Amino acid sequence: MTAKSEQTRQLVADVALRMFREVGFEKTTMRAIAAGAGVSVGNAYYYFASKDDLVQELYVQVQAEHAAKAHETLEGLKDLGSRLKATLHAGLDVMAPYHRFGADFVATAIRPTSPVNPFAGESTAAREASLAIFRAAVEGASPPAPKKLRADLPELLWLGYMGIALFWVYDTSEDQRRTRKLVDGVVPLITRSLSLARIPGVNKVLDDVLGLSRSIRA
Amino acid sequence: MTAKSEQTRQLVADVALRMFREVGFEKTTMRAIAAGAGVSVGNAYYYFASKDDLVQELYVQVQAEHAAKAHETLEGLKDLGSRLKATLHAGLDVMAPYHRFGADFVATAIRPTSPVNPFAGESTAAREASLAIFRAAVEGASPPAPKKLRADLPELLWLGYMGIALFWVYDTSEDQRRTRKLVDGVVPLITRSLSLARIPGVNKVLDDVLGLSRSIRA
DNA sequence: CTCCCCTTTTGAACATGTTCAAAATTGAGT
DNA sequence: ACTCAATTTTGAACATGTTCAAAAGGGGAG
Repeated sequence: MTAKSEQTRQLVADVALRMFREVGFEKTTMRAIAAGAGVSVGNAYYYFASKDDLVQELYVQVQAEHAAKAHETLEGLKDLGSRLKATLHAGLDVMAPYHRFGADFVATAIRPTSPVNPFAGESTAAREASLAIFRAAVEGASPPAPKKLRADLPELLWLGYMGIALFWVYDTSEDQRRTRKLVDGVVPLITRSLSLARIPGVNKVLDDVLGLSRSIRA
Repeated sequence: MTAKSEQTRQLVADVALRMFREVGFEKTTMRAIAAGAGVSVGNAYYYFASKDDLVQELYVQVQAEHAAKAHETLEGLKDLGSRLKATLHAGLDVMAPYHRFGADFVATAIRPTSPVNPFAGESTAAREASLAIFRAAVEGASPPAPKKLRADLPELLWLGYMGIALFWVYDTSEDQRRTRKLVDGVVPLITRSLSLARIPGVNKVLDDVLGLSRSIRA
């Protein structure tokens, strides 16, 4: 009975995500989720192998929202700076309701065994989806990014985004204003640095950075 | 009886750290630690408020070893590159026995509530101790680092070290060779980048980077 | 309708981190 | 040596993530 089954699964997920948002990670016990959804504990486990799996459910949803919002905002934007800024702010917008939950999310995600982990393995679905968002921001830019960098830039930006997300987790300022400021300040620095790549001395170091980055990943 | 008390505490810590090393974080249960030390579970909790506290004990010890080893190795080294390389490799040496435990350590440390967390709050003791190691590497260098950077460089390097440590956690190559390569490749890039700081265009961007970094931390 | 197999659901049981009231031990003062 | 308050130790109890054998439900073949 696919219909009823899918309904139960969705119900459990919805209750879990709402509780994550409203009362945080630790207070959201599997028993509470089950009770809230009107099912037994074992039934919740029939659909989600672990509490971490529910975190992944959240991750996937946040990711999808980020992609959608970024895609939408990027419509009218041409230059790389604006596109990047829009992409990063879109990410922060989507994460905002989960801020109190952020630290636990990071702690969960960072385990190599976590299905959410963006670093582990090579091409996690999670990482690919996130990367695609930055690839879109870079590829649609005009003027385009320096040819030499175009292949690696999305991955580097994505890595930077992970850093920004980490900063965001610890940002206790109201509505995480500091992270917003960080984004606004960092984006112009990135675009300006890119134009420095033409200076011969800088270019040489850049070559070596890219070389190292590629050799390490190999 | 301070002596006996200290002895018990030390015993519990020793057993815990050995088990962390030998069987990993999850398999090292509080019951197993207590049994191994020949005390009751409650007694272990009398000395360590939580399992995380035992992780901190490990962190403090690793930190101290790193500081000692770095200090020792730095004796004969003059130029910043060598000093940095020695400092980073010393860190990897000290962490090596705990590699299998690394991911759990990171997951524990990254929680804002963790006593080990290097980012949370302002001047965690842990962070200060770690920073001091890099300050020593920078301050003793000749030729000295660019004046403009001297104040911020240790903190930036420390941040880079956190990144390297994260890379190390996920490094599945034998004896974490890739991380060693990363260190060896990244250090020359850093020193060469520092010398680029004299180029006017680069210098201007650098000023802005430092300005942003300071305004965000304020 | 009945039987049978597959999916779904249940709830008790287990492992582990943590708490706590009570017991045991200790050391100083007499 | 005795007393007593503080320190140390104990082990049972609790909360929570997770497992699992058994029960319930559902739908197609006969």
